[in-house]
Amino acid sequence: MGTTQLESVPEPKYWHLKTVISEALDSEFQVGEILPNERELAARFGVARATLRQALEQLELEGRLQRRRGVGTTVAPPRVGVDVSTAQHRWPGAGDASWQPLDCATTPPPAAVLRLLEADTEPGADAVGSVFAVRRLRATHGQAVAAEQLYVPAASVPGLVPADSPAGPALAHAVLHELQRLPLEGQDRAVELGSARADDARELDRLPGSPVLVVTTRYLSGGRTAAVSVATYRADTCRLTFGDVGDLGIAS
Amino acid sequence: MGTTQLESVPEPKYWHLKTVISEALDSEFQVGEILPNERELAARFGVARATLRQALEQLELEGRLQRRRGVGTTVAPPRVGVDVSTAQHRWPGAGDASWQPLDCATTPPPAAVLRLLEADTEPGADAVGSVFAVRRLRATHGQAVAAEQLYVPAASVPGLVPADSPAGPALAHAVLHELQRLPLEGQDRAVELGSARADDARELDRLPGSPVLVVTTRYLSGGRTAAVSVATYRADTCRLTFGDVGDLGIAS
DNA sequence: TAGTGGTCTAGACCACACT
DNA sequence: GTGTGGTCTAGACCACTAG
Repeated sequence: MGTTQLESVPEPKYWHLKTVISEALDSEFQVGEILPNERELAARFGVARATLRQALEQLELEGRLQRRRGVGTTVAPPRVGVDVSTAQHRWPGAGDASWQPLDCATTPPPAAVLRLLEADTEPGADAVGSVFAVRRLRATHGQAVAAEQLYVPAASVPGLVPADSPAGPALAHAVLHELQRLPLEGQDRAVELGSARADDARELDRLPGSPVLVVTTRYLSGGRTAAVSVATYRADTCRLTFGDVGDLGIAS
Repeated sequence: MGTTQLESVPEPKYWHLKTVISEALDSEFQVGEILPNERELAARFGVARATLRQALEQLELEGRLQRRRGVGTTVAPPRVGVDVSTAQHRWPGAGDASWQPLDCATTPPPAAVLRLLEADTEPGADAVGSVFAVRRLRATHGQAVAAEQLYVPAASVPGLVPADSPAGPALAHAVLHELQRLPLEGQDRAVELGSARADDARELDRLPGSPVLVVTTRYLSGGRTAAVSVATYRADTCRLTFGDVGDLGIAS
């Protein structure tokens, strides 16, 4: 990486800096290679450390860099494609080895989830009081890429009585198993940008507040929302794929 | 006497600040309302302006706030759902009024796009030299939500000769029209986080570098990639939806 | 022209990962 | 202990919008 001083330009320094570093990454660095530390980079470019950090932050947002406290800044590998298509019409936990159930508790659902669960119930129907909240982790190539909270109303798993079910991994498996008994009629998926909650951040090995892609899924059965999944994917390392090409038998 | 580990891990100030402001937004503010300016908010909370800004940045990332230079910080409306499902199997420009063609030029494709265009060609086939680059804008409720660059190799629109086609809006329409003649066999879609390029930012009324959701689509015809679309959605205001519920005739 | 958010500086200290 | 990135401060000036 060169040591050229920044020319005076109308565009912000951090923006120009980002471009310069980005080009250096392409031409002079290998994946996994460690960059000079922030204080040295700032001095080399003749800017304050905060300005240099603004450029690094953007490059990390774009998946070009990875920064770890106490270690350093490294060149990130290309993002991994993670399939999140709804083509297969399967319940969560049905034959997808990348998902690992961790735990389950019974809890009142958050307001946003409650809205999805009750959106299609008739007025006067029983309110959704408490739900099974299954916690799952998704890993690919040994790396955790997503943490999920799956909300299942008791009505969707009539074989399980909340009061009789001690929270824990065993309950998580039981809930997923019971779900398979319902006919799955459709799914509804949305993706948006969010920032990692403290618990998700811990399981994804990120700092709280890191940018994440939040995938919300409604599972439909019997004309109702039988379950709601809120999955949090690492935005720095993941590319979410929705290929439907496989349906048509065309090799990719 | 060992040093007993006191569990009080100091939460970063900006994180706590974010929580406090977030709760205030829920209880004390209406959508569209203007917050006190940053200098006053910082003074009110007893922190430096930079720290206050770190909290506001996260809230803007989550779509809770909207900040405009020279104007102020306002409470953002809920994100709008934008359908990006591939269920309809249609070419771009076929009967979707939300997309508006703007312009078209002939240009060599960027390296990343070239890789997608040539991934499935046989060795020895003609290289993709130059492509039609159609620029489109997507708007909902009068608001621009996405800017797209659609790359169409000349081989996909044999009715058009690059050398004879003056760049401009008319060419954009012509390319989209010619595309319809090909049989569409499938689509391949991916979503990832990015930051807005300068030109996208201008059309989306954002600052360069703003977080965006990048949707990359491959259109397949004749076993080949007939076109590649790179669409940049505003991450602050958009929620991308992939509903396949409509396929099954279930009302949402 | 006045007021806003955006950029930038030059420091300081802290939490964490290595050795 | 040493070195890294993460947080925080108290200023300054700039770019933009609106009255």
